[in-house]
Amino acid sequence: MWSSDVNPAQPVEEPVAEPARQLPAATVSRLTLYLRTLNALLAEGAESVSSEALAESAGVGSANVRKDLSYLGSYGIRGVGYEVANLSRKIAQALGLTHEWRVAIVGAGNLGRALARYAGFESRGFDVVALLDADEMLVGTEIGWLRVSDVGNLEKVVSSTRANMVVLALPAAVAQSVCDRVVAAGVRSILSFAPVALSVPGNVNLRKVDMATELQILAYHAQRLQGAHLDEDLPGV
Amino acid sequence: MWSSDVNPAQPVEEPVAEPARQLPAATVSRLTLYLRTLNALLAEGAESVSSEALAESAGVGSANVRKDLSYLGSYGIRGVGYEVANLSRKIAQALGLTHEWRVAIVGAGNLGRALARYAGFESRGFDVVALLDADEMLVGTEIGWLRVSDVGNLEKVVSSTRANMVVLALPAAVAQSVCDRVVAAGVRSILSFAPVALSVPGNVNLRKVDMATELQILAYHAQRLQGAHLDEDLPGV
DNA sequence: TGATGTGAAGTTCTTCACAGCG
DNA sequence: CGCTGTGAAGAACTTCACATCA
Repeated sequence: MWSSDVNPAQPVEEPVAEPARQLPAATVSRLTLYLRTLNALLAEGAESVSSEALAESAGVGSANVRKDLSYLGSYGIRGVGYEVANLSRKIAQALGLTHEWRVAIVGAGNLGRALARYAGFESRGFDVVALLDADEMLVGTEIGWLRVSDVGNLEKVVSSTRANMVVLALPAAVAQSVCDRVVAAGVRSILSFAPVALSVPGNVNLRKVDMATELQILAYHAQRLQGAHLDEDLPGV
Repeated sequence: MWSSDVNPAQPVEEPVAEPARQLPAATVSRLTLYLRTLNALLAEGAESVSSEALAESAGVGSANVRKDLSYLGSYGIRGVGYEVANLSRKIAQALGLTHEWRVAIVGAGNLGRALARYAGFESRGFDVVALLDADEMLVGTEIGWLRVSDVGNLEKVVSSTRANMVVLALPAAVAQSVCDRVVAAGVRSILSFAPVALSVPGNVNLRKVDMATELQILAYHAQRLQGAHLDEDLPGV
């Protein structure tokens, strides 16, 4: 998704001297947008693309695109643009997409099922290898091409499928305890859709997506756009 | 959801002199987090809360919380903290949640159905008033407490339900054309889950959520965390 | 006393503007 | 000539540190 990046930074705790250069967070999220455009261009046989065109399709400025791409090295051709196939490869490499990612989805409710069948994962290199739930009625049933596993066997499932990413699609009430078990099972990358703040150790990556939060942010902008004269009586201004 | 802020800012086109004070985008997204915590505290009967506690539950610094809240005015009590009920009300007001939001969901596939039944919308003041799809097999069926409408009647449905927000949960291929019709129908706030860049007029608010993008961002961080020695052979450093 | 509120400093990200090069 | 690559300027956001006040 493309929430606006907007994940508040977690408090930094370990100033570990990472050897590799790190990309600005904002750049990383835009790189995923460029990559999508590049892959579409690749499919239609385009050879090269300008920073202007990439900017257009990502909704940012062209200088921003060039700056982002410059972090990866100088792969453009002056007077021409970027070679689509080459740039696509470089970005995929920078994002770590050459690694094999196996995703386990915990929670086979409406959202979990939607995610399990979401074509966008497969097509972008993420292999959904397991779907788990606590509901005995669901365990053992088939959803898409997966059989639902018992969340009680989480550790075994993670281990046997060698899942290295987990998506949490479950109620707020149980999210933290399941999250703890996922971490204990050795998974260090977690995407949570539970509408609650989760705490994880510093060496675990956690991203959060909350649909209701997105609507609230929309509401804020809508209210401003519409003149803010509809429902309140603020003094001043 | 809470993607990390990650919506790249759209290019500004109209330097309209809005009379009302506007909040920093980063502040708006954190306010939704504070609001969630406040409502939980309210439910358990807490009277007041400190910036430190709010910071803890949102994963940010306490100075950051105080600065954010100061944009809304001075509603804290020095030496004590913030009155939970009062602050909750102020934030809701600032976010425009006192307005009545009626949401139409376009696309009754897996994701659309999950969203239609997502309890988080109702509980946070967003009323799901319609669910539409192009598939004749789905039109007329009941999902949750809604009957699926034909997307061919989009304009009529928007008008009769007075929907003022739309969630797009449909394939990339048809997203832009449906989006155009939604805009033409007068809706100015759109949340899209389609994995494609949409273009809308400047007076329309569009937010995007892409699950695969979130996983890609996780992949980037995971790769760095794990030492980046697994799959590539970059020169230098 | 103790936590808020806030100028000022610091940091990060974006935009500008143009040199550089195919 | 045209578009990339990039230092420098600018804007936005975060953090600090402490005056302020219930």
